[in-house]
Amino acid sequence: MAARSYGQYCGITTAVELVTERWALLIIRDLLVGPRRYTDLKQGLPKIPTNILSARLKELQEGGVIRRVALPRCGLLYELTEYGHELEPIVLALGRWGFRAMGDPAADDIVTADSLTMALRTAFRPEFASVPLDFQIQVGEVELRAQVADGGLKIVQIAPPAPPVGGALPAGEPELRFASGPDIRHLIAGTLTAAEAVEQGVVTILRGDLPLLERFAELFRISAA
Amino acid sequence: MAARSYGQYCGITTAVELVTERWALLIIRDLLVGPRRYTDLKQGLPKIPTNILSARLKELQEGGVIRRVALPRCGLLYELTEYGHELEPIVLALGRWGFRAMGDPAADDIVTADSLTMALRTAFRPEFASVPLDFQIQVGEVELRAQVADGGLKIVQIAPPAPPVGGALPAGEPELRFASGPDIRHLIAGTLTAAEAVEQGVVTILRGDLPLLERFAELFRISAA
DNA sequence: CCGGATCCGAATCGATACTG
DNA sequence: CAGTATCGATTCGGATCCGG
Repeated sequence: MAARSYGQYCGITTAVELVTERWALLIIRDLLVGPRRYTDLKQGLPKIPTNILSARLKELQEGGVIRRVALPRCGLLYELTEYGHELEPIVLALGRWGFRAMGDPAADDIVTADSLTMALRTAFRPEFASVPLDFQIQVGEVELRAQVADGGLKIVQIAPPAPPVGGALPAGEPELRFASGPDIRHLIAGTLTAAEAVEQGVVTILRGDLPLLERFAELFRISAA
Repeated sequence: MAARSYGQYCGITTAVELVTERWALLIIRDLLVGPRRYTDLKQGLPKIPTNILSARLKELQEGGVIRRVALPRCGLLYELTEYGHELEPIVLALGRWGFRAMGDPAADDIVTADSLTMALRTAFRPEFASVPLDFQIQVGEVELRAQVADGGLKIVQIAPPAPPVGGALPAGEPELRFASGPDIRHLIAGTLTAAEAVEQGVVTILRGDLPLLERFAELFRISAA
């Protein structure tokens, strides 16, 4: 451990030591959505070796970034400490930055409920959220219900069901429901209009109409620079 | 490479793949101060193996984060692309976050000119920069001249001399000049007042007076949460 | 001195199997 | 559900070497 130290006394170095080991930031990404069990994390990160997950959880606890809590009769939960939670703006900014470097997905790339949840959060522009919007998005197996109101964004995972204390599903039906593939990033990047996205089959509207999808596209955007 | 992919189609994952491999963010930290030669980077990161430095520079170039430019007769320079430069607020935020997890320095931890420069940038609070301040700080072998004016901060490395096109040294003398060790972080954290720092020998004023050091302590602070 | 490339042992990571 | 154990594949670290 000490042999692998960067050997510099500096805040950036300290942060790098705490959170940039392999897989660590992706674990944090998922925990930013909510507390998760060991098995949830493993499912959300299918390619992480179980011993590495175990090691990272231990290190992040020692670093004061996450904490392990025993739920009465529901098993163990990992959750961010307050200090760990303060990484949220940084992780979101990293997501916005990385979004612009995303190429086409590799053959076996997946989209998980947590990654899509965080992707929506990175793309969300509160300054356009004066008009509320209640929608449901479906990407592959993943299905999320999201509500924009009062400049805020609330997301609930419908499928796969959020563990184990997911927020309550809002009553009523969403005004807009649509399905999409990974190409939705072109809509978010603004290189495709809502109309074009529907025309080209990138997005399929299941409920609601085009103007509602246009509102979505305005609310969630990551433009270059 | 593909065998080591995280397998997720997500902006955060893309960013993580681009910049969180070992040493990458520290290279970026130093390049945020200014363009650097291979040898400069190696000196600023004494513990990086040369093959790793070489590999990271190659990967960061392929990722569009940095670029290699040939200077007329001065050798090669590595510099951030515009895209890479957009990591600045993220790296600064990481530095602020990591600052609060810094313990005491390990025996062989060092402070480099670039790391101290970035540390000052992370701690700088523009909202307190209405009154200008021109000072010189010395930590170990490192000596920086910094000028606060118009809500901005300019830093020039005096020792070791900045390569190869360091900004010109400002004319005249700084109003404040002081030396310190790593314990200066207590002054920046606000757990030590300027007076206490001088009393306890954490800071030695070489020129100027206590009120000027108090202004420094107000300008450069990272407080919890 | 600058800008790396090469080689090799040590540590980490990845995949699978196994356990309380 | 929540991990540990094992073992081959990769990467990292340290040192050396090399062409300009």
